[in-house]
Amino acid sequence: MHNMKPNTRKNEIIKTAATLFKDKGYSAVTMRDIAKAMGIKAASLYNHINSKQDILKAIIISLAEEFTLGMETIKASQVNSIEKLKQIISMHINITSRNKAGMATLNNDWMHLEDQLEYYLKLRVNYEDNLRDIIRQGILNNEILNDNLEVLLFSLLSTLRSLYIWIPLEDNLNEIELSQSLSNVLINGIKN
Amino acid sequence: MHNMKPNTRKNEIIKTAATLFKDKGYSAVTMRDIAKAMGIKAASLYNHINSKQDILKAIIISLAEEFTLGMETIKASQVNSIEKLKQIISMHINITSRNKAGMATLNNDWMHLEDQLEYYLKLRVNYEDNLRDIIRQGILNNEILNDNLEVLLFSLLSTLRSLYIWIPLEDNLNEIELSQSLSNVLINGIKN
DNA sequence: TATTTTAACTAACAATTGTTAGTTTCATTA
DNA sequence: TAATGAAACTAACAATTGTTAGTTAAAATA
Repeated sequence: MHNMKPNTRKNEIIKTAATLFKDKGYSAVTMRDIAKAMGIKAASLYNHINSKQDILKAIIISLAEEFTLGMETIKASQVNSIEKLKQIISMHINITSRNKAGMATLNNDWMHLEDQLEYYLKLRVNYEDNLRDIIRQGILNNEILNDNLEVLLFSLLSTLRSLYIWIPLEDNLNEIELSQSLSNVLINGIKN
Repeated sequence: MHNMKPNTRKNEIIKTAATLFKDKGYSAVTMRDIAKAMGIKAASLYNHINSKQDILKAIIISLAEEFTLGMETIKASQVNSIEKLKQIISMHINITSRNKAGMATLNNDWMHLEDQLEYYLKLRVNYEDNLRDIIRQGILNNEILNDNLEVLLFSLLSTLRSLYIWIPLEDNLNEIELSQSLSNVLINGIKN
């Protein structure tokens, strides 16, 4: 539940790159851009990383694996479906608030993965399948309305995946408050 | 409510470009990619368009203006706030289903607009302000729960903006059905 | 102290980029 | 028929791209 990376030069580069990727996207950011943001020359980056692609891989795969791990834990927990959904919402807020730039990169630049594209997609499909199963179980238990399952899944995932856009604006709202507010909206709807 | 573009060569290029932008993003798509997809050479594109940037502008600005126009109409309509929200959901589904590739480009590549970036951002802020006002009025009228307004707005907008990702998968579900399902989920929540 | 490691540098490369200039082909119009 | 316009082409450009090779300076280690 922490995943603190050591402060190596390599990790500083990855972090800097993620911030630039967030603003302009992977393809529009050059190695010279990253180097300039670090205050060094582009060639110097290669003392620490193997390629631009490796930076992208480092950003995306570690996050995807963190989500996968979190989902496995929640899946195994002995609570009802609504409670599981609340835990998932909470996990998304937690991971996203610690990795705003990385989440932007994961959401927008995953298709530029090369070697690891297949692996990433496997993790993503697996994650969606697990979430769908939780909702389906909730419907069977009469905890969740028997509406269109896919629409329900889509709506939930869309909001959670867009969190990186909004969380920076909500500094004043703390993580627990945000988690409760969001759970309320997503689970209870907005109608009075 | 239709916005049919004539079948000029220019519009064919814009449409082709939008499809490529959807898959790889504006920056990763070259003029040679677009030309190849059209079966011609890159230089030939310039008989019809002025620049790569002009293609992006044509895709994004026309869509942004279509949303702005739709919002003005709904804003002026004499129905309650929940009904207005339903109309907005319906508009998003309608515009998105007619412009899947364009909506991907609008969502992911707006930051690569140059001259028109400021104008686009103005339209977007204006749209969000109008939507916030509708929700606020709904709370005042006791139609909508007095939860955190920004969280509510965020959740709604996230789902609507992500529609382009999902609509292609839902061919079987028609527009009206999808609109009803989505309104149900967003307005009534998922809890039984 | 001698040696290795870390982290920067300069210079250059081959490929790719958006774009321009000038030309050709062919159908439509005057 | 002659002229015009639409839409393609070849060839080339200057700039930018990711990356490599080889070097240097300082810090850490033996």
